[in-house]
Amino acid sequence: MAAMKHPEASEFRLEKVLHALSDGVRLGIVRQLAAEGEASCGALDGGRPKSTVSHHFRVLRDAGLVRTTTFGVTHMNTLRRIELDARFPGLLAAVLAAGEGGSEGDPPG
Amino acid sequence: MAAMKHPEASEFRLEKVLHALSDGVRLGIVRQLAAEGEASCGALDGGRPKSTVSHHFRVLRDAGLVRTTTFGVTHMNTLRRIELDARFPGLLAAVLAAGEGGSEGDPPG
DNA sequence: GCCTTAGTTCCATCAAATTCGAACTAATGG
DNA sequence: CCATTAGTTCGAATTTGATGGAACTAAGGC
Repeated sequence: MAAMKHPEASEFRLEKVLHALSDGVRLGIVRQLAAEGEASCGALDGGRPKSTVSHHFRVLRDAGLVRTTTFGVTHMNTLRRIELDARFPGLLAAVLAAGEGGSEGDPPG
Repeated sequence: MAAMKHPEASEFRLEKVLHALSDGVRLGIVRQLAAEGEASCGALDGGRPKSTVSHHFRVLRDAGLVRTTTFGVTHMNTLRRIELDARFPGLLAAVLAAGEGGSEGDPPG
């Protein structure tokens, strides 16, 4: 099934991971994968053209952030959480926890 | 002393921080600042021209990673660890811990 | 006031990333 | 075999970022 190339955990490079995460589209994909466990490329395209989305997935794969598996005609993506955490402990967790806004110190009551 | 502009912690943007850290030169600066506590721009230039170094410090400042204070003719830089950790808990620690090699599972014996 | 030091700003250049259309490939169904 | 679906690869246009030289600014010292 022409499984695409994924780096081993020992080949992960911090700068590459950080760069992959420094883009809004990709960060959104990663967050959604973290929330949903797995998803196809198409389910995460946000209305963008296929070639653009494919490019972002490639960056994420090359950095070691996601693993893509082929199921028939669909490509399923998952976060490589365990391997990432082994190589860069706490990093992904911190990025995912960082989450949302810029002014969150605003409780309503 | 024309104190240069630093964003408030609430203005920190995750993508900007990750982008700032995704460059080797800047990551080196951040690591050295983490190790030494504080340093002037010149002490961290690594032999690069001043304009280049100044550019990198600006990126780091704009992202909220470092604070630059003017002492006479010298600009002293420190990591904004507390504020960073308040806004993105564990992130900087994870990046600094990530540290070193790519194939560290290589004990000699 | 003039010189030096430390860094910034301006400008141009070159390299790397992002975007997206169009053509291609792989798997499935009739 | 032909059509469809899901995604990749190619190629080009645009944007963003890195680098570094030259001129500038701010603080001190003489």
